[in-house]
Amino acid sequence: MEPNVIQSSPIEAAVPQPQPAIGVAVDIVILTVVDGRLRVLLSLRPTEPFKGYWSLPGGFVGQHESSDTAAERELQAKTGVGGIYLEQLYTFSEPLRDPRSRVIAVAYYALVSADRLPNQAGSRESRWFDVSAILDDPPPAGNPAEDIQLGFDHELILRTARDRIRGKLEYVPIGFQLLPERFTLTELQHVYEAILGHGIDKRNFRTKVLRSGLVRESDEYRKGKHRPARLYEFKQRTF
Amino acid sequence: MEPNVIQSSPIEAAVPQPQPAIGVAVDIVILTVVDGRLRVLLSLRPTEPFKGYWSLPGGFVGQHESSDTAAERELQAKTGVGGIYLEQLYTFSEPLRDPRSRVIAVAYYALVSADRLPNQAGSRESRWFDVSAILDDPPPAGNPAEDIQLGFDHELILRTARDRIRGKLEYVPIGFQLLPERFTLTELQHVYEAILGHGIDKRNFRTKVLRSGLVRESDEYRKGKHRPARLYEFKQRTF
DNA sequence: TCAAAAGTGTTTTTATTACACCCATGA
DNA sequence: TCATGGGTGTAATAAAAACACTTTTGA
Repeated sequence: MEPNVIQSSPIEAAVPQPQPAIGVAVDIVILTVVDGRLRVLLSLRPTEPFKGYWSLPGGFVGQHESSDTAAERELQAKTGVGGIYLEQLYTFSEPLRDPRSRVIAVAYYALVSADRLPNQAGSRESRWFDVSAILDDPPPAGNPAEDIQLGFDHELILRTARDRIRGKLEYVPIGFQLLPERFTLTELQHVYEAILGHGIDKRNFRTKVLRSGLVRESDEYRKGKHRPARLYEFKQRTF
Repeated sequence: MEPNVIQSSPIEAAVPQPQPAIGVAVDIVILTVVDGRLRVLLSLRPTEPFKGYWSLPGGFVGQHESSDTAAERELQAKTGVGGIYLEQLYTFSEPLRDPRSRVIAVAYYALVSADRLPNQAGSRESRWFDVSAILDDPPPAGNPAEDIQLGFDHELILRTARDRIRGKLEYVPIGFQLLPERFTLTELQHVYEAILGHGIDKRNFRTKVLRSGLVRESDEYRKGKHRPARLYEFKQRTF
């Protein structure tokens, strides 16, 4: 840690902060599921470098805040809503990742349910993209094969985020953050399928969810064109 | 991320690096298992703050290196050996975590087998400590209850590292890094028990390891006071 | 009445757990 | 010969996977 003397170079010992400045930023992978696909919020870069590329939203960490706080601030600014599930992902620190100057990025991922988003359509400078269309080639069948190139190392960050939530899905109740307070089991299954990138057996999924004890059935139903589906809610909104 | 314009504060847009300096350091949780106990390498702080406290080894990230490289350098310097298993853990960034100045720490953990360590005993300024004695109170029976207080937020970092490898142990072949190239199954079991903090059934453990396919038996035996034990080796030293 | 999504059980297979005795060695 | 750690198998239980048809609704 910073206050330690590097034993083999005692000259540095007396100088606590001899290093040249390194910028510290946060980058946020903001994810949602719409229409059964995992989507990420990207910003259009207005200036060089990577002008015209899409990139992850982010910002610098202030002198008197933690990276968590900086990420929350940025997340609120970009989505317009607060209280979103947010977790640190990984720190990216290759010296040349930003061509202008030395900046390390503490990356976060956020999971937000589509119903909380005011601007689902997106705007000129900020839009939702299909994660699979960016990361998987060839893109899965039926995908709009818009060939997105992300600026900086943001494709790596995005891939790291997807890998992380895929792994986490198997042993912690992620996924509820991507749904409204009440949801049908089919909606929950679609979230799982969107994250995992493959289909799941309906009966096995329902059995497993119901006897996990994480979910409570309500007496409400979602009406649609077809048979109404029972709504459930997550027992513990906090982890 | 750093190059993004914060949409809600366009003034910052034109100034890529307007933030005051934040120091970037690496802290390393160097772990080994000796005598069936998980141990961590700590350095004695020679100066304020936290003078006389034990703390995790670490150092600043240089201007032209990644945090991975900085961590490798520091690890080599502290252990005297190279090629050690090293992985990024988490980034700690509370503004007041270092009382002198603003420094964030990208924490790493390293796993090294005891047989590779030249200075197992330790020295005046650097020693191995029982992790459980630091983190668990009351310490498990038979523990030297030396009440270690770590400087900075290093107890939190150490706890985070132990939690991480406990979780990882269940689904990836960690643990081999903590053993010599050839090892007995009992030695492997002791590593697992040291990390998990509880005993494991011998027969179930051996069955599971053998049919995991991760291990190959050699025709060598370890001789000791009692019946010789067959030596095994890990099939893939790389992941 | 038809299209579309909701809902429901059983069997097979695979992994996990619990559990106790004999073996080989050096002292 | 005895103390010590090495080594082995089976039965019970629990979890995961495969698999197809009936129900309800709105159009």
